[in-house]
Amino acid sequence: MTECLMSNRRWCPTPEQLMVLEELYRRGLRTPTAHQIQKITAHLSLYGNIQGKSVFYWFQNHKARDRQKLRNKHLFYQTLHFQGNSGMMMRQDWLMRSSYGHDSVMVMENLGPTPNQPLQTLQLFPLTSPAAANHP
Amino acid sequence: MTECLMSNRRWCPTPEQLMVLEELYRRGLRTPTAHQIQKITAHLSLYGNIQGKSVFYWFQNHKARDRQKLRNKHLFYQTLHFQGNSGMMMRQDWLMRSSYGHDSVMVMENLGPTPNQPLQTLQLFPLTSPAAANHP
DNA sequence: GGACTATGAATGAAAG
DNA sequence: CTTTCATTCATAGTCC
Repeated sequence: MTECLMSNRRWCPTPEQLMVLEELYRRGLRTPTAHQIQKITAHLSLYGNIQGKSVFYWFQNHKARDRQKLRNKHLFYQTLHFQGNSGMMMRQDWLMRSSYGHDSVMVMENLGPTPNQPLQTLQLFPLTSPAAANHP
Repeated sequence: MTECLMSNRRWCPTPEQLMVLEELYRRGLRTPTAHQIQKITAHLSLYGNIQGKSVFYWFQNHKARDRQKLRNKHLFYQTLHFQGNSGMMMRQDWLMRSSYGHDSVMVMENLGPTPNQPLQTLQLFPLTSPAAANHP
């Protein structure tokens, strides 16, 4: 039945809530705006406790996993040549990266301007270190 | 626990590192300069591998999510102020984007058309309601 | 009593 | 800065 008798440490969607969410998704909604989330949340509240973040997460996860599924399907077809034995994919061990290669980001390289430095006085370190409580 | 058994595709902060970062954050550091990032990174390296960009990202994310949370809290108090009878405000905190209208006014009350609307036209609700098959 | 799956929640990393 | 994406963590529910 899967009704969810969960100690509510996390949201457990009721069937009605799920139906609504899936319908919205089916209609093309993927990343609802804050306002949309509000409305959806309000509506879903009729069927049980729910927070906005749950709606937010639901869409995030659903979309992500949809995408993942597709990705894996592609990957599967394009590399399907091994593992023909059991006919069973054992698990989702397919950790395929989407080829992110760049490690650049170069965040650090803007050593230049840094126009104003408001909170310079704060001691970065020591932090873990003891007394030495010196001060400006 | 939660030591993070992650395959190192991305940085996984050790508890010590996290503690330091949080302490810095607590002390008011929000957007460290390149130089500060360097120092922090150097310090955190004592506890495990880490790159400057991780520190950078950490602050960005932490700050952003903090703010999101606050924003939502406000949103919550200013819009869902009904249901106050139970005496318990159920503390809704979550994250979401705010869709801040940077563009001037752009109120919704413009007459009808709203020429181009990506997927805005989709009816959130009614959902349970029938026909009304509108279209872009 | 574990293994496994699904899925809510979180967060590092980027993109915009 | 704000949003989004990808990956991971956590756990309820299920099966054996």
